[in-house]
Amino acid sequence: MLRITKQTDYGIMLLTRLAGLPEGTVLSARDAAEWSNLSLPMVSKILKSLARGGIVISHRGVDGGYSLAHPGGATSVASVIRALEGPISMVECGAHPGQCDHETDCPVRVNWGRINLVVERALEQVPISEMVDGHPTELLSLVGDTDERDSPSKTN
Amino acid sequence: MLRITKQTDYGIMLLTRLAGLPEGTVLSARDAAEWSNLSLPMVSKILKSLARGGIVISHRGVDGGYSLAHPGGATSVASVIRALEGPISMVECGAHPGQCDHETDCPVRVNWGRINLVVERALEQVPISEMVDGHPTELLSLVGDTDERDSPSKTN
DNA sequence: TGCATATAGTACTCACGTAGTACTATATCC
DNA sequence: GGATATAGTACTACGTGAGTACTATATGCA
Repeated sequence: MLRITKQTDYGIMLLTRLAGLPEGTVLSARDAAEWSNLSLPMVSKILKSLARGGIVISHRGVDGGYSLAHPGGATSVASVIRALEGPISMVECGAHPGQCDHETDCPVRVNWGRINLVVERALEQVPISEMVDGHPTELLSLVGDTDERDSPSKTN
Repeated sequence: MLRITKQTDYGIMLLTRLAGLPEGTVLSARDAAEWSNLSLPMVSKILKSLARGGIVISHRGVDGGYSLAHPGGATSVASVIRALEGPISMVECGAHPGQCDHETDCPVRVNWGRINLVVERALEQVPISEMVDGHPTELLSLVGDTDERDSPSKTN
């Protein structure tokens, strides 16, 4: 639980592909689909959303396709999630206030906002270019200096 | 998006209630429902799951109900999410490996694991007792010392 | 100008998971 | 043994994500 959607997952995968190509390369949805083993409609849908979100630039017509709007890995995981899923919020009232009946007397709203901020900030600090495995990532610094062996999954 | 379920949201609300009562207090599902303006079956369902997860202790029979298993605010938000939703993982393959067709050739798996660790750790550091609004929370330290005015929702 | 290529936009179906309810069994106290 | 309260399970309804299909539009080239 607490999942991102598959579309976002795919989107980040596709963006790492674009980030791995020479700067300014235009990749067609068709080629992207072939590379990723996803269907063309699916890839097309995702890239369209990313274009609308300003993450990639679309090039129509012959030899068209998509290229990164911010080459050099300036795109964060957070902005991709926002482009494909909307505002990042762990609780409904964070993204769409007024939907919940208990909003006025809810004792935990403010602190959810704070937790949300922590999560968002973490996602903000991870550029697409560092998402690809094997990359000399600095992601480890985010995790902190404590060892990774103890907390991952606990006693579930 | 990137939401916790309503059950988890309710669950945390109910736990803050329990944490606010004198230590060792037994609260019946009926009273909890009345306090929270939620239906009895709903509250009952949530508290049952929390009991199974070891977050609260159930007391059957007359004057029964639920009490905190770890008074003093030792229960983290992360453990509540785990009790009500299962393993915390932002991607499917983190919680249930083998489900995704692209798992073997997925270039971003490892780093999702790292991001996930950051999120989980953040949630781990927030005790239930600090979730209630107005509490002299130390949650702010989690957010960091930078101002909160710039990043919350960006350009969405 | 017309054709081929490729994205833009929209609408649609299907499946799954969450939300919420209902009912029966069991444990505890008096 | 009856009243109270949780345990467990099963069920329905609904929303949303996943994936597909179809039409419109923009671009490049002969």
